[in-house]
Amino acid sequence: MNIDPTELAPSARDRFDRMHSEIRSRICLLDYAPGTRLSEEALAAEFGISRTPLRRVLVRLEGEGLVQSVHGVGTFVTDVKIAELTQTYQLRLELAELTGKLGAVAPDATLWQELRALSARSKALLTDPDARRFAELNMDFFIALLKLTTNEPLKDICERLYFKTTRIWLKSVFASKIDLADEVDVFDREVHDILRALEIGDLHAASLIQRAHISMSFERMRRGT
Amino acid sequence: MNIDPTELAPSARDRFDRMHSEIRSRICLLDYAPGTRLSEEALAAEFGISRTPLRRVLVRLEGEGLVQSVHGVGTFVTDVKIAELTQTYQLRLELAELTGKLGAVAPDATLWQELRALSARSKALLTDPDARRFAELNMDFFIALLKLTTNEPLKDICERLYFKTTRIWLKSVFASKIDLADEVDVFDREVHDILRALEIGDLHAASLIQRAHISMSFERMRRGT
DNA sequence: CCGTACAATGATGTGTACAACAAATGAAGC
DNA sequence: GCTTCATTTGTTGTACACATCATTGTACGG
Repeated sequence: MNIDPTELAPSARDRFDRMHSEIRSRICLLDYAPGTRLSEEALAAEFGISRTPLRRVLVRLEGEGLVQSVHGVGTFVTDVKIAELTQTYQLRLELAELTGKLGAVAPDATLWQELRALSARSKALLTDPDARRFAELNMDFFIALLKLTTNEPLKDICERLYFKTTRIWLKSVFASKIDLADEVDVFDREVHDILRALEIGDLHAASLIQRAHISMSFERMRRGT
Repeated sequence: MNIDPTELAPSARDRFDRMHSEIRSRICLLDYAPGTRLSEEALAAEFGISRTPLRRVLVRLEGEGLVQSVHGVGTFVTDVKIAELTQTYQLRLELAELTGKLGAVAPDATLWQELRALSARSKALLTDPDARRFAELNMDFFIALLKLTTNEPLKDICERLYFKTTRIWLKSVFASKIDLADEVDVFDREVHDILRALEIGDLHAASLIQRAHISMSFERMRRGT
């Protein structure tokens, strides 16, 4: 077993990335629901540092639109209004399709292995639906699909918009258990269809399937709300 | 003459926005060329504040990919490698066209006035080319055109990518005086063509013209380099 | 003359105390 | 009982001193 060098000598950059990634996950997996106040002091204590470096993370998250700091009041996880949400989803549709056009590449052996593992997790969720595991799987699958394009700026933007909006969709899914079973079922079909498209090497089709599912999941959310 | 309330009571937020906008402009207008080191102490002194709030601005700019801080070395204005630049321009092409599709709106009276003023500035540059004024006009025109779409996330992304890449293009234009005259000429035609398209209410055509010019200007830069 | 170790220097990163601000609280006045 | 305002409390924002890191110059040994 090799030793992770970042574990032994956690540089400033590593600490920052770690905290940023951790807090972002908590926000996007609804550990911190929209409206939640994030205590600088409490978080700093949890990570074993002072407020100063933690604030740096919060400033970054604020730049990504995930939190908002108000002087004398607190730092809050942002909510997204229906109007902005609609606009963002319209944009995500187009961008999803773009990933199949700009610098699209077929999965390599590693990615195939990862996709198969994700598919297995999806199957497992069918028989035993679980909100939290569904949220994690959804995120992991999205991140994995981004590896199908080599266009880095496009990747960054898709990821950014995903983190900004999917948590709102998740919130509405988490609200009722019935919808969760439906969503898991739909999601498993999406995974299945996309893998089929990738198996025959049709990257554009894969992106179109993804586009369709983004569109439909937003529509289901709109009706549910 | 009304009094600007932000002048009398500059809150923390106002100060932050002001500094962020100012430094971003300096980077994008090449006052701070790629590779330049930004001294936290010097900038803090210039704005009359301590390093702490200034660092907040730098962290934001780092999140936008305009600067990069290295512990013990300095904070530097980023350069963009040709590979990433190519990918970004490919993306900007598609996004420019998207602005003509997602939430496109015709200019209102205020915007028309602004566009006419920009056109006049462009004409003035034809007879008296000036690198700095060209850079400012180019930026102002781009920002003005963004008002043609109501899709806020799309706006943000286009603006972000513009600030990230146009300074690199400007750098190559600034390198030789001959190219500047050419670029000013091409730019004036772009302004003219887009205004014509807008006059007949063809928003999609306007976005296509913009797309074409982004593509061609990148091609000219590639050959010039 | 060359290479290496090491100290000096200057940069960003961090910890801490305090200021500025907004909301909650309580008592005084009507 | 209700309103109003001063006070208290808790939060983010700021200033400053210090730690940490990377570079550079220098002296020493070969």
